Amino acid sequence: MTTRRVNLNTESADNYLKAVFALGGPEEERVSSTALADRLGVAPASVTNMLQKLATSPVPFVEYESRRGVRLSAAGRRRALEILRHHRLLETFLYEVLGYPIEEVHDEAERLEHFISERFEERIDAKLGRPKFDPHGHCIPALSGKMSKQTSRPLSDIEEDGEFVVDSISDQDSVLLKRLNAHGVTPGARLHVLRLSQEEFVLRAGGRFKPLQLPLSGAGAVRIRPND
Amino acid sequence: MTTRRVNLNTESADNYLKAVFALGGPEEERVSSTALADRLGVAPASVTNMLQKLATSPVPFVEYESRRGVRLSAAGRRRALEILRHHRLLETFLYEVLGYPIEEVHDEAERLEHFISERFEERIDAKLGRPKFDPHGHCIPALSGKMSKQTSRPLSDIEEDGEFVVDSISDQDSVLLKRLNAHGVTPGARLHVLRLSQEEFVLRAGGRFKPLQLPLSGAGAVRIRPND
DNA sequence: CTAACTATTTAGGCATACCTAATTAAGTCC
DNA sequence: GGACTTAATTAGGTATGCCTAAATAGTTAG
Repeated sequence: MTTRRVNLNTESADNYLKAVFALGGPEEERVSSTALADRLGVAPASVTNMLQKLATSPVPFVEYESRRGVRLSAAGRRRALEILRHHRLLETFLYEVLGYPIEEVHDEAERLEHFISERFEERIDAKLGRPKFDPHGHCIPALSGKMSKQTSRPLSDIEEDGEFVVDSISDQDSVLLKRLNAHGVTPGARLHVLRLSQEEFVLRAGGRFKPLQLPLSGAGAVRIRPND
Repeated sequence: MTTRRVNLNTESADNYLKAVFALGGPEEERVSSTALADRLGVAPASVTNMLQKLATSPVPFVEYESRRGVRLSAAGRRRALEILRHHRLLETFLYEVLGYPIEEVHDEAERLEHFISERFEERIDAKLGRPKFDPHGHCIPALSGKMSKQTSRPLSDIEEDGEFVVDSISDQDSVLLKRLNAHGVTPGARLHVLRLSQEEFVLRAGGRFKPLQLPLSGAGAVRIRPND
């Protein structure tokens, strides 16, 4: 009985690999099925199923031990970074070249990232002047797959008031993103941070912007680095 | 027994509608299952199956009588033109903005046309200055779905030698397209046409281009109009 | 140490969009 | 007008990627 050869160059497989990459964090820790199911909006059983395929393909995309979570193999990591590169180049392109509002780039890039060719990738990269960061401040993986380490930390970690520089902003919540943008909270902006309470922050991005009160959940979406 | 509600906003359905539109011609004649199967590269049985779905959906996309062929309904025509608009705007965009070689725009556009949003469509249209023609000389349908009639005729129809202007070139065969391009056979170019024989043509696009000998099949890909 | 809880996997289904093989309808040829 | 031929349809099957429900493993609590 030969195992049937399955095609894993699919949008769906891409999304699983992206999710494992995102949830594994910089340490590439093992990720649980439930966490993946949550993030992908599918049933846990569907996750198990896909992980088994990804793990047993001729070139495995994940290392997977039953009930012990998954992490990416070298091939899986390569693929995840390629898609991430597509995503971030597309976001930059939509923002810079097509004048998209910042809060709309994510969804469009999320769809298109699976379908653009290498030529398309190369052409927009060239057109944009080989950018290193997308409009949310996230680093764009190089073609080689190399990606620089993050030295920033989440705003939600800040205990003491102070001045910081906005490093990056999550693109997951477009409503929040729009609000942050309207208050001048954009990558590179200088930020006065007041920790009102355990649950509440106040941000000020300078004279021309109104201060913004932000709950802890929102503060998790903003990453900052020291002022100088 | 209620008929199951099926979702027909799929890439596959799009492709069937496009094919019916293309094969139906300007007169929107009925198209046979076999012709569709050929063009789409699927088995005739698959065509029958999809046509039945397209015909019986709450808003039908085709008029279909068993064994008598199909044509588009108003809704189907609208959809086909929308996709065609996407396709041709994308081709123009890839060519003008991203500097694609002419023979590569088709395949990329063919993939992306199904996934771009209305915003994307609007932004590239604006960026390009609301173009009326794509780089192959094909007219881009307006947002309203209106499309001007073709007054050109295929080069293969020409019996007598003469001077003509290139109207448009089919984007179906990229190898041919590249060759035509290399010999200066591009939309708007002035063309000396010699009919060597029933099967062979010779084209000359002016001093700086070498003459090109073309078989009847290749001549079918070029549409021309009178010189002045 | 066993009961209970929770995470995960297995088993069995469904929809989409294909396929092949078998059947039926329609058109043509004496 | 019956026999052929060809086009088109029906019937039944496959792979993908999802689902729910049931079973199982691992973990925690008394």
